[in-house]
Amino acid sequence: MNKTTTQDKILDAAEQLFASTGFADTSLRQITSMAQVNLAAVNYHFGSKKELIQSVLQRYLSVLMPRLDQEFSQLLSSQKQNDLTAVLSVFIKPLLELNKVQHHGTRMFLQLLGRGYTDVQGHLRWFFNHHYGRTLDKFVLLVQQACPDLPASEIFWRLHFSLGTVVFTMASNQALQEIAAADFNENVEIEGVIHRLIPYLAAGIASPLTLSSQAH
Amino acid sequence: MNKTTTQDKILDAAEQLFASTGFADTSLRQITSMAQVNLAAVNYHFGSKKELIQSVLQRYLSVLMPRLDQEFSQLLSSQKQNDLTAVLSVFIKPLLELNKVQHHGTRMFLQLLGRGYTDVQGHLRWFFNHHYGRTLDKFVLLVQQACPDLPASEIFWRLHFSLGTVVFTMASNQALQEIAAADFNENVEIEGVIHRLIPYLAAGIASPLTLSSQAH
DNA sequence: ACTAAATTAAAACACCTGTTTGAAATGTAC
DNA sequence: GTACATTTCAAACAGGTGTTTTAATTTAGT
Repeated sequence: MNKTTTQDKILDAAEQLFASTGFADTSLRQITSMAQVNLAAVNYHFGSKKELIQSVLQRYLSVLMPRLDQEFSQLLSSQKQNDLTAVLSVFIKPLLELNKVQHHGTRMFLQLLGRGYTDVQGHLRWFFNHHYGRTLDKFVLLVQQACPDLPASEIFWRLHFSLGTVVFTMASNQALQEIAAADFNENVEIEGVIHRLIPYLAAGIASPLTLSSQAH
Repeated sequence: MNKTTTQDKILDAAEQLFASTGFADTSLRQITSMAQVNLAAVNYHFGSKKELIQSVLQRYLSVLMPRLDQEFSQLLSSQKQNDLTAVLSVFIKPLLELNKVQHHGTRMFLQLLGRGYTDVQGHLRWFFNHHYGRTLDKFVLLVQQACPDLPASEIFWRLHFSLGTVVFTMASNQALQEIAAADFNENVEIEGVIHRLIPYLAAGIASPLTLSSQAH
C-alpha cells in the first residue's frame, strides 16, 4: 500500500507553496486544495498555521542539524588547526543529503530557510534557537578558532553578513538560476551555487581588519 | 505656516511602518491612523497601496540615484585603475546624505530597501530596473574593471551574494545593532555598519577563483 | 460672494484570511 | 456486529484587507 497520509500530503504541498510564495502569502486554502484534502485538516492535524510552518521546517531540521552537530563536534575535538574553508565545507554533505528526505529536498529546504528569515516570523527565530542553539554555538566557536586574529564582535558582524548572503541567495535562488541560464548560458544546480558561495564567504569572513572598519 | 500636507503625513507614517513591519504586514489602516488622516486619503492621493510603496521609495531614490550615477560616470571616465574598495566606497557619501531628506533617512531608506527585496514585491524589482537600470549597469562595469580576472558570470553571482548581505543586514539592522550593543557593548551607527560592510564585500567579490568554484 | 474644483470624511463593498463547529463517514477493538 | 475513537467534510464564523462610493467640507479663482 504505502499510501501517503493526510499529514504528509499537507506537508508536501505546504513546503512547495511556502518555498515559492513565502509563508505569509500562502493561504491554507491554497495548501489544502493542492494537497487535495479538506481545509479543516490543517487545524485538525497541526493545530494552526504557525505550527504547520514549524512542522514543515522540522522535517528537514531534525535530519540536518544532528548531522551538522556531529561534524562540528568532530572538528572541534580534532586538535588540528581548521581553516575557514574546511569549517564552511562541513555544510555541504549534510545539506545535499536532504535530497534523500524529499525529491528536491536540498533546494526546497534552503529556499524555506531563506523564507524563514526574510519573512520575519518571530516564532521561527525562537523555534530555531530553542532547538538548535547549541549546535550553532559550536559552529561559531569553530569560526573563531579559524580566525584567531578577529575580535568576537567582528566575527559576529561578518557571520551575519554571511547569513544574509546565504539566506538571500537561497530565497531568490530560482530567479537567480533563471537569469544565469538566460544571460550566461550556464546551468547551475544548487550544488554549484553552494560551491560558489563557500570561497566567497570564506574570503569575506577572513578578510583582514582595515583602518576604516576599526575606526567605527 | 509650512504645514505638512496630507500626502507627506502619509509618506512619513508609511515609511516608518514599512521599515519596521514590512510592506505586506502593514495595513493602510495602520498608516492612516498613525498619519491621522482618513483611510480613503491613500487611494485618493496615491491611487493604490502599490503606488504608495513606490512613492515612499521614490522619495529617496530620486535623490540617491542621480548622485550615484554621477559618481559612477566620473569614476568611469577617469582613466586610472579603480580598485574595488574605491568603487564600493562611492556609495558611502550619497547614502549618508539621505539624512538630509529625512531625520533618520539613511537608516530608514536602507531598511526599506531591504524590505523591498525580501518581501518579494515583484513590482518593486521592475520599478527599480525600469528607472535606474542604466545607473546599475555603470556600477557593474566598474566592478568588472576592478576585477579583470573574473568572468562576467562569476561577477554576476558574487554581486548577488553581496546584494544579499546588504539587503539582509539592512532589513534586520535594528535587531543586529541591539544584539551588538547587548553582547559586545558596542554602539554602532548605520555609518559604522557600512564601514564594516565594505571590506567584507570587497574581499568576497575579489576572492580568487578556486578549483571547486570553477568545477561547477 | 459665488462658483467650481480639490480635498476630506464615514460608510459600505467585495473579498480573503485562519479557525471552529457539528454532523457524516471511516477505521478499530472486542 | 456493535460500540468507540479517529478522521473527514461542508458550512459558518469572526475579523481583517484594499478599494469604492457618496456626501460633506474646504480651498481657490473670478
